Amino acid sequence: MTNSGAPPPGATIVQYAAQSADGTQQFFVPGSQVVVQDEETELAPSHMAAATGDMPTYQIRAPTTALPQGVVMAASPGSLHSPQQLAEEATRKRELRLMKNREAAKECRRRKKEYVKCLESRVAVLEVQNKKLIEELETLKDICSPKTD
DNA sequence: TGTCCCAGGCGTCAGCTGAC
DNA sequence: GTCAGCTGACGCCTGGGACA
Repeated sequence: MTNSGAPPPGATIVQYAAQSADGTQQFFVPGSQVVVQDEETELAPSHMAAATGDMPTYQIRAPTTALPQGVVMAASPGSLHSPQQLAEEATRKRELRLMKNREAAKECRRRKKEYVKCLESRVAVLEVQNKKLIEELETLKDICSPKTD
């Protein structure tokens, strides 16, 4: 699987910018990257801004999470001796990995939903903008067309 | 009421990528 | 090379709507 077209891995770098001539909010989504901001997500200036022009770019930082309850830090590998201890350690590591991945998947899905919402908003804005431009074009055509009476 | 279908969410695995 | 994080893909579960 290649990443052509799709948001690149780790591309939680999403960007949007509010900018308007008529007060409408506009979203700027170069390629597949879009910026999302909500109360749960901390946005920080990204070092990748140079790659996307002058628009401010932000990288989503997931809220820092402490280890969930019930998770006990591992003993150092050097302190393990018996095969049973090794097996327990392997099991514990697996549980920890699964738990982290579980949380990562949730966060990933949340960001994806946010991204889709952002795109939908942008579509709505662009549709309105397009409609206005068409109307303006029609008006200008009326003004400029020679009278036929 | 029971059944079917669909959409959405979740957990897990596998592969990729960047950091070290 | 190893490790941790991210994300697409897959399968499963569940709730809700349509239908007989």
